[in-house]
Amino acid sequence: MTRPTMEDVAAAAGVSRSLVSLVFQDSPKVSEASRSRVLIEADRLGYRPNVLARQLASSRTKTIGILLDDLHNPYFADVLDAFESEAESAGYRALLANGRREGERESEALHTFIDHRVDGVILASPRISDSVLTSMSKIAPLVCVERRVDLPRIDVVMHDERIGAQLVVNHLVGLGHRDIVHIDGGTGAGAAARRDWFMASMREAGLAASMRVIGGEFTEQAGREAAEQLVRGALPTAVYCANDSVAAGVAAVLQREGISIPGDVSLVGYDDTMLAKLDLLSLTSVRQPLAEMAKASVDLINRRIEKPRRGGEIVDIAPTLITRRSTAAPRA
Amino acid sequence: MTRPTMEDVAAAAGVSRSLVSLVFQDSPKVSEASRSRVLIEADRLGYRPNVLARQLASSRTKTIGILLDDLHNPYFADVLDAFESEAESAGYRALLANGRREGERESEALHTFIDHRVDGVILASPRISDSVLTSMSKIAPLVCVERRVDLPRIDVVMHDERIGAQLVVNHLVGLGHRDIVHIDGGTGAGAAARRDWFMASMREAGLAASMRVIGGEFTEQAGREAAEQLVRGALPTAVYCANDSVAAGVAAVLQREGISIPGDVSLVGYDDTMLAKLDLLSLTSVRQPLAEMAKASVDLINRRIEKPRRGGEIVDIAPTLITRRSTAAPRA
DNA sequence: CGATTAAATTGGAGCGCTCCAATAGAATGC
DNA sequence: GCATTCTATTGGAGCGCTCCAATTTAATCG
Repeated sequence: MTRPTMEDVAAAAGVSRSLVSLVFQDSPKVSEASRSRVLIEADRLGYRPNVLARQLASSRTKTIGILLDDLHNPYFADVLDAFESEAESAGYRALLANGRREGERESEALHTFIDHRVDGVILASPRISDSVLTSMSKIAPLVCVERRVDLPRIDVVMHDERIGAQLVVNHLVGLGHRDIVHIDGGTGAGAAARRDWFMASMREAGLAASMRVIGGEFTEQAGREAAEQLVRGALPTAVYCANDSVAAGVAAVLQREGISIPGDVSLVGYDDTMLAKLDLLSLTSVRQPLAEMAKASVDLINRRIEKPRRGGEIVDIAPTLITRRSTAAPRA
Repeated sequence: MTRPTMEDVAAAAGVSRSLVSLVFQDSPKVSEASRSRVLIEADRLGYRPNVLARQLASSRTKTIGILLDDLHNPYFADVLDAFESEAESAGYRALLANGRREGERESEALHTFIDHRVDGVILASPRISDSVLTSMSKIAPLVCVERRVDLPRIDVVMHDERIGAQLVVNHLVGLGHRDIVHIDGGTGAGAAARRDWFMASMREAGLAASMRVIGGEFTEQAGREAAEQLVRGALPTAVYCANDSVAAGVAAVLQREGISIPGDVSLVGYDDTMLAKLDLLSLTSVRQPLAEMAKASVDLINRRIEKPRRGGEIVDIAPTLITRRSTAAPRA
């Protein structure tokens, strides 16, 4: 399993190692003749450049690390898609890591990235402590996605929670709903903003009196528990959930109780994950503009590579509402 | 952003670079005094070994590549969990890649791994062509999971489809079902085996006459289409789906038609993904023994590193059935 | 206490590449 | 036709580490 090196290719093509190197860097100052000769020999020998050696010698690795909080959450699969393809089209390779919802593991994964000398790291909804973030930001460009940190050299990309809340409230109010409950994400990342903007939007719509918030978490389980509470008390005409998993939990309980969606209760989720698209649920949900968020993130990394001491920036991007069968006019 | 090297640590601790190297390799032949002095200085300087350089110099990278077919399928999140933690406990770092259900992308990702000189690659349900597989197997140890390839130096880890089918059929027959339909996975990986063993198990149970198979695919959409067909014709008492996504599609249609699960029809899925666990679905499903499959895979890689020219092995591991609320005795 | 062995430490070569200064060769100008 | 400017190519140093043989130091023994 020993593999050919540049030296071997050079020998086969009758040129120097340096020339082979230039060919593989797509240098313009190589004659057509040499280039094709080198490429042919490389192909014949099955040569592929050793990325390790290349990176060691050149210091830029052209690799971005993408750290995801939880690959079990279908939302992160969408996040990954968007960010991976953006990184690729910007000429980077993407390395992935799975934080498994623990700050500790995340910080380990971040170290792995740093050890591999990635050119930058994108952290999706990270739970890492600010202190780790700060110290790492001195070593490599860091972009936090969907977590608003306020640290000197770290850039942040968010979707606009305010617009998300307005879209949901306006949609429901437009359908005629007044009695709307929000099941929140508890202490999870972004939960507070989602809740606060819901309340602000309700107030704006003149519904301050009839708005309700139930404490929850970003899980299906939490959705079920909140729903149990709702069916035992005064049933609202619409439920707006902190994310799609919560909505799935609510739907399960409502179905069991024979309460129809959207006949009796309209249901709204957040993130527009695979769950929302399930025909069984067909859930109206807020979609984050992941493609644009990805573009912004990669862009911020590029700019920080250029200018490492630039202050931290915050980019906000507007989400959209995807309406499906789970919302309709309130029951008579 | 320039970082300290071994040389810097050595200078600070007043020893040679080689000694520092030994310390970071946990070599037993370093005195306690030197070891702690080096570690203290390294810490003070914020030194972390450059993995690139280390790997280049030592040829073994202690890294395994894990190639997943489709991160949108929740099954692969489970696969990832199992394999990642197994790799880690065997002393490997795990690098991930996302094939996005295209053989072309997969083969690119495989190349990326190879370029990074991983010690081995685990391919989960890969779609890569045999020829790419063969040529790559000459460069690095490859293990295919859930795809039965018959190539000279490639090992295969499967779960035992035969047992899976028997578990399902025995469970349903035990509940009293005779009229059982299988919605298959069409041309998807493993679909044929799943179908064939279903038929064999039915025959074994003496139900050859009443068994039915509907052609499908491994998607929710396919499940819906198959279900439409079922509700328009003779409704069976139990439906056994090629995977959980298909079952979700079936459930959506049955619910819309007012057909109760499990009151009117029992439903069984495969893979025991997050979908099966959703309370809304609470689906009886076959769980693959991912932890053991992971262990076997890493083991095969280790053994092939030792003995590269060994013949390809096939390991089969028994699955289990997780029963939930979607199955019950047939309707009267 | 000098010789022998074991333990701890070191310098140097080399992993496969990039990058730069230097050179060779071809083309241009006057 | 010779200096001048490009263009194409090359050798060598060096990226940060590991590994090995060689050396130094400490421990053991007759």
